[in-house]
Amino acid sequence: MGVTVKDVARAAGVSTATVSRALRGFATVDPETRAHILRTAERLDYVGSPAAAALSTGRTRSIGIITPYISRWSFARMLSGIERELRANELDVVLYCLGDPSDPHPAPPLHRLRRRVDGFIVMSVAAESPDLEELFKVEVPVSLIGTSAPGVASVLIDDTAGARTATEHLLSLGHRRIGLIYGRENRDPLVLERPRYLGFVAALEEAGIAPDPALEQAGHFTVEGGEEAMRRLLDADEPPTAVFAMSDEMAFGALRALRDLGREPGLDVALVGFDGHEMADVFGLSTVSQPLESLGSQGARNLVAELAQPGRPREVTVLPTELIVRSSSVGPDGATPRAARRRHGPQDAGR
Amino acid sequence: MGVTVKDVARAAGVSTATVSRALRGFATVDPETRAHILRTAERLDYVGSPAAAALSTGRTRSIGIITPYISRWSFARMLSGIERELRANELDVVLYCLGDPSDPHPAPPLHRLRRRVDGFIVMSVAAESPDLEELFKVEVPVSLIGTSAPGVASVLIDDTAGARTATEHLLSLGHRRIGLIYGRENRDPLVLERPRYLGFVAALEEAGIAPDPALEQAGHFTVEGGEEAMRRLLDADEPPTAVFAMSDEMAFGALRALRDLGREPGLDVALVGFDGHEMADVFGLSTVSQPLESLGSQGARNLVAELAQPGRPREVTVLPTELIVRSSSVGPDGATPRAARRRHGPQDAGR
DNA sequence: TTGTACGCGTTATCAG
DNA sequence: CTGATAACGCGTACAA
Repeated sequence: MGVTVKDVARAAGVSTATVSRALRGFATVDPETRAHILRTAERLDYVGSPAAAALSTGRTRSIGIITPYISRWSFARMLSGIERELRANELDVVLYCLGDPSDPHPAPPLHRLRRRVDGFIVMSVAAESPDLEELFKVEVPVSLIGTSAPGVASVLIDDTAGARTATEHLLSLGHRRIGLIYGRENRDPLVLERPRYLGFVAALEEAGIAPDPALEQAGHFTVEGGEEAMRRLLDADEPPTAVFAMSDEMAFGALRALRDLGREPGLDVALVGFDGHEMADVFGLSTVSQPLESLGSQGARNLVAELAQPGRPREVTVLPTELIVRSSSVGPDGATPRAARRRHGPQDAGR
Repeated sequence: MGVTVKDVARAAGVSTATVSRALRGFATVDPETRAHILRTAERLDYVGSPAAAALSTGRTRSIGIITPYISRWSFARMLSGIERELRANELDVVLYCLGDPSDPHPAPPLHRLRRRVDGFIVMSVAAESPDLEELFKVEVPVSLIGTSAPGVASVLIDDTAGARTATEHLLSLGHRRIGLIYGRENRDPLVLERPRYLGFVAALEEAGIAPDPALEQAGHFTVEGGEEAMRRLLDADEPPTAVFAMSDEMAFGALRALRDLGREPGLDVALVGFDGHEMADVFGLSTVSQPLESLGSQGARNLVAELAQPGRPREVTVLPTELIVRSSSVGPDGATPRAARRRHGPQDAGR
């Protein structure tokens, strides 16, 4: 179909072995010969066949990305970071989208994919998930983002600490009835839900407040879901005076519910989201911001390192989150200045 | 490294050729032998090598996606639609992100990629772009989304009609000074900018209004950019009473500028965006909505069809847009009901 | 219906 | 430093 090493070898008057060596920059090739071969290859417009190379070496120079979502804001941002980093390392990106973990879906054909890629980057999928069952059976480089598992490289944020900080912020404003908008019904929650829930509860209990199931509503990580959750919360006999939403997208929906009901965010009901969505500022939404691109690129770097040096010690990196206080929690004229920020990094993650 | 056809053949007591035929469901295999082979393969946990198959057949069963962005909302949505459709056809997705066309960047190594995939889906990149130069030199199946080129399958919306409809809507509300927030400086604009601009100007001129360069500001397709553009517009000697923004993300920024300046959207300044962003409703933003997932999946289907039947007539599909009127253009108590909608599909695209 | 044997384009080994 | 040659794992004429 195309021009092959053989053609280049013939045209350059050398063997295919030498062509291969020259093209891959081996030091054991006479500089003059190499130059000649390079020119010949260029002239013939030679392009190597990745399939043949893969068959011969066993390496594909591409990486599989396993993710539950592509278009959710936070996932798209992480994907972007991953793609940039892998491309910089001349690795191709093979995308595999699982779909919502709570929805019924066929298990991903990881055995098939496994032969297509040199390693996997897995985003926010619990290591114990049946989706990944096959993955850990085989010997294959894996880098985790947003989760961790024993003996596997991973990069994540301290979800528990982030949620705790958000809740403590609401408590410090004097709120005692604090509602929660979480994601999915409990069946098979996204991996980030549990730690965020634990942080929320821990902050409450430290303040001597018992968690109240009536104040917890599912928002399905969508704008609409968040809106409905907020309506249900406000419909209660004793509605909360403050709400923590596990994602900014749900918090946006909650804001809409507040607006439609004529309540002023930060005055009538305080609200804090999670993610650091680029539009949170537009809404004046307080949020726990996380470094999404960095999560992606660091996760990619972990895999690249593992590929270069298999069996090296696996790193677990915890990236810092940051509470950004805006008018949705302190009101337009809140005593806390708009720019008030409290950092929450790995250094005090254990608090 | 792994178990191969040879192993299966030996274990099943047949030849590798028969194994290959059985595994791929050829009719010319005795049902009993096939069942036996399938069981043996299952038992040995056999997985075919895509590299070997690709080398042998010349087909890779994967598709390259060329896109300027991953995490911009509209692109992420289209990507999602593409991925779902390709996966349903058992094609793998290889993602290649170009980066902003206006920023300096190296040309994509399409010659290299070309051997990795069976075809390309190109999103919102002008066919004349130097980035694609190599692509059209080679004989390779291509499906375009958001652009079109002679003799190439493509799916897009009528950007001109969409922009015209938005502008006509503002004109019909009585506005005469209408501002524009476009994307990038003119050097190497995104492919969608030109037709949207033409639609904007056409509507103005039909109403007897000459376009005023002072009323056109770049917003770089970001929230921040949109905010700054709106500030510049309002700083003018004769500020516009209405503004059309080429993307919802820029419109959100514009809304923030209005809020910060104490102007009421829809009352003081009317605003219409473009995309149908999921958060437009939260903001009460009027917008020209486009079916992003459908653009993606239809683009994927076009490529699949081309792969199945090379040289078949290439389709150009124009999907409808829809003007959704909200309070940002008619005010909170606008005469136009909130749900007012006007469709703008292929049928009246020429209007 | 099944088996034999060759080709796909590289890389790696080993001898020169 | 270079060349011949054997893998790599699968698909497929062709023969049986």
